[in-house]
Amino acid sequence: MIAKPRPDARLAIEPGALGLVEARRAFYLRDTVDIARDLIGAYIARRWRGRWYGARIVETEAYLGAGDAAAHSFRGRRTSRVEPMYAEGGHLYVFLVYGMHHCANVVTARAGRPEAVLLRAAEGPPEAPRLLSGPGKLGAALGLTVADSGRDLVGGRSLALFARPRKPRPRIGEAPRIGVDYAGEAAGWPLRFFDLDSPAVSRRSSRK
DNA sequence: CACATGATCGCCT
DNA sequence: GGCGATCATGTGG
Repeated sequence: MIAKPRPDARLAIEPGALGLVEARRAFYLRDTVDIARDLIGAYIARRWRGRWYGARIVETEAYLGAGDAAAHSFRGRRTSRVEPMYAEGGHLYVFLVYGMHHCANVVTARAGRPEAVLLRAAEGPPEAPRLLSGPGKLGAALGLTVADSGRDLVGGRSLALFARPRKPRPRIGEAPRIGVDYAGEAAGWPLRFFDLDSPAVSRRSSRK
């Protein structure tokens, strides 16, 4: 029995009431590292049975395509699983790790350039502040699965990403990515970004 | 076809 | 700091 991709009811939001504005295509067609930073404070959301469910992103990681040994698209690897990474920026790429965790990525750059930003953590509701404090937990809480991989975040009716409000501007820390020790030199690249003031980051982060 | 291995997490010591 | 859960995917025979 597979769990239904149902979002956690406590994540119900009303984008309009919050003054959130959906990110447009151009947002995703910029430098991937810039996007990874700009996603801190942005909202990832999906609609389920007529209502929106979403959360404020507080931790991301950039994956830089064919030249990045930590990326699934390293050396241009192109299989059915990774295919969404080759889509135009603004699509979603979801993969399964350790047989149980669905991890959501925002695809960036023009079509053919397999870069993406992994959504590592988002803020949970007051009664469960760490509900989305990790990529696997984020996917579970929003009910995102590999069935959503390849879907477009732009102009859709049931999946969306809302740009970070102008203020408050988050204080952003950076550090090497997690779980990519096998990637040689790339393992040390500072491509992980997080909100220094959020209690929901997935791990104790070195300050900066 | 067979097998090794994760872009993880929570619990254990 | 270590480990088990649990399986799709990629690779090689």
